[in-house]
Amino acid sequence: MEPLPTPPPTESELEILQVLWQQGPSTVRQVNDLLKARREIGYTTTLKFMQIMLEKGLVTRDATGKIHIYQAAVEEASTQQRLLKRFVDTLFRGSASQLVMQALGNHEASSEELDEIKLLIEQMEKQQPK
Amino acid sequence: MEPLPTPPPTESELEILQVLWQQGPSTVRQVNDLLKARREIGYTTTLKFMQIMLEKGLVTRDATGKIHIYQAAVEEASTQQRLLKRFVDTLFRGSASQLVMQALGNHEASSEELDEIKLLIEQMEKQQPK
DNA sequence: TTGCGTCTACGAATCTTTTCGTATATATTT
DNA sequence: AAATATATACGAAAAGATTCGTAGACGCAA
Repeated sequence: MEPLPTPPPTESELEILQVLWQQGPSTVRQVNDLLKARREIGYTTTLKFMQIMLEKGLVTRDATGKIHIYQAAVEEASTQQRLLKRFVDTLFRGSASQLVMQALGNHEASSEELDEIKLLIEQMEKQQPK
Repeated sequence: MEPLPTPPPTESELEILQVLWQQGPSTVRQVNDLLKARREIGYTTTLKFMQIMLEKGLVTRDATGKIHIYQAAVEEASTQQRLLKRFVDTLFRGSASQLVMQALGNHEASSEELDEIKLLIEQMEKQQPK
């Protein structure tokens, strides 16, 4: 009776989760409109994806009315976590800090964000000083 | 006459680049042996990948002798850069620091690494204080 | 020289992901 | 009511990625 572990979302599925995480429960139309802002994509394509995601358990939907309302069934943070791990493993040989350096070195980050990160680091150093 | 921009490597191709970056110029046999340490994979599969990568321009090879020697044709850092950007965009809505927080918060990092990162942050703050 | 091991080349099967056409139902407008 | 617009469902094409079988070349050992 355990809920099956959801498979990792594909890239396209991630785009959709992204929207659902940001916007909350949405219709296919709403999701598609936002996706179209980023790239060419047909309505039925988006629909199909969301149906597949439903089967996979990545989303749930309210099909009470004629227009179905979808919402993410997986958490943003834990999903990021899973994919980040795989990413770090295959591209940075498991070294998170290597990735951090790359990420910080080449992207913009506000000084508030930087401060926040420094704080985080200090906390980590206190917790597990080795 | 511009060299065509190489397409982004697939996941399997990344595994191979990983090996080439780490080991330097290698034969198919050498690469395959290392890959097999991680997972099941046939020799001709690896060979095929490396031939495809040659076509794509991801690797070059010295085919002087009977046994060809391959080496990475793309830099590790810039490849990480490209893929990291896409990753951050689709999973963290473009916020590198969001990713950094996740990465630091959930992976082990030695205090030396953390110090290094703190240093990097301070340098960034000096350079572009906004 | 015959046979075994190892190499590259290549075609093609398989699997996954992406994309969309078409059918059908149900509202909404004229 | 007929035409138009907008839904979902579903099949299947198209595109991409992975995997391997088989063939042919070459070197080396028996």
